[in-house]
Amino acid sequence: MMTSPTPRRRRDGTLRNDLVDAGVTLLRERGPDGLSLRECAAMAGVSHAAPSYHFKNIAGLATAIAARGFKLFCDAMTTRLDAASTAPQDRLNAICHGYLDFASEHPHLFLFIFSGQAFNEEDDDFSRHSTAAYAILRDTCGPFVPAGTAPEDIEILVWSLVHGYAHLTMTRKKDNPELVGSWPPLDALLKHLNKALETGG
Amino acid sequence: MMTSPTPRRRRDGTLRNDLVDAGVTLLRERGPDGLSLRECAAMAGVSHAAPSYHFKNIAGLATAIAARGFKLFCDAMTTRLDAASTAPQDRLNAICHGYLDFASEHPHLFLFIFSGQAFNEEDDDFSRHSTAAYAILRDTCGPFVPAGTAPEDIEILVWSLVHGYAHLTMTRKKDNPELVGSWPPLDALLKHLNKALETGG
DNA sequence: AACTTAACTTGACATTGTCAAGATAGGAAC
DNA sequence: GTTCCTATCTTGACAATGTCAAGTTAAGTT
Repeated sequence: MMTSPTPRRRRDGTLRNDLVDAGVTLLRERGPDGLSLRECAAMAGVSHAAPSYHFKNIAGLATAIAARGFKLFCDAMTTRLDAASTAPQDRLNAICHGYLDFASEHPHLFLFIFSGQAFNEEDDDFSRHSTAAYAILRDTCGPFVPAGTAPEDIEILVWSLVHGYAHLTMTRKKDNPELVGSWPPLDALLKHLNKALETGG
Repeated sequence: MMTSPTPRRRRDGTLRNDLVDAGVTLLRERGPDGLSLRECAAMAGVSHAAPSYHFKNIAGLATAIAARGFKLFCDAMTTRLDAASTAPQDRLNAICHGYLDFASEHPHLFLFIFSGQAFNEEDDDFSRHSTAAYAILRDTCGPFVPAGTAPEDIEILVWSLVHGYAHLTMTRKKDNPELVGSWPPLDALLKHLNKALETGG
């Protein structure tokens, strides 16, 4: 007999990563309720209880998946930022488009990380990437914060608008046949945002 | 023996309603993943398979719960509208506050109806109430639509901003200790919105 | 009084998350 | 090279869940 192609015991920690991969795939293929520890295990070619060594429970796996989501989220915004000029307005529009890129390309992960389910916020990976995402927002909004205004006022304004647009696009647009044809593009909203930040600044 | 206080067979359709009540309670007490057909049945005092007579499956119960959610959602906006003047700006701010009222008072239902899970959009109750919610938005935005602009441009702008704010408040604010203290009030964002709609009109 | 049917109940099955206990490989120690 | 150790799994069990099929009962109809 040949030796099995995947060694039965790996000492390199690849299983943990494979389980997250499997979880992401499951979410994509079966929707927000499709996550299953046992199926992730099966996909990774291990026994049903193997995940419990790497994750305390299914919430632990969910946190790891969410951490992956926030990482891809940062990547999407960074990619757009790298292609943008140094003009603040350009950079603001860039992260907004990056935000929407992420939601469009990974709708299952986007809905998952913003599902409201409790993740383990103390998890290193999770907090690192979710903090990084907010830092990108904060940096990009900086130039638009007028003196005497709290930075959060501008940050949450921008975040709310683009998040709401992305989230409604994913949750309500697709279900509402009347809206599909007339749904405005992101730029139609950014036009107003840019104006508000100009005159308000 | 006394006759049981709840008759074992009801012919008035109250069980269906009781099951939705139980589902709402379960969502509130156990979070977004806490819904269970068998527990709803137990709460309503019927056997574990009783719900299947009223709902095809758990997705059917979920749709009925979501319909209830959209109804409360409409109620929250209407309550604020009734207390507002006839000034368009007043009414716009009113529905935004109603939106946030609903999210604050029923966070579990708010997250549930915007969870991205597939509901049966052909369900009468569901489509009636979700359509009514959008109609309120449409009516209130009407006065702010400049000639030559698609109404949806304004509607989705307003909806995105308030939805994003409410949704982020429910999903990210509570988890992020750094943000809790500095989270701006809704009015801080509405100030910008009002200005954008003034000057843009 | 017999019949019909709406509104359930009972029982079974496969799937799930979780836990406890056992097994095994790969390296370290001697 | 044998013994031991420990990280990394496997096996087996259990209660809970959604779903289906079949049986039952009560409320009205005839």
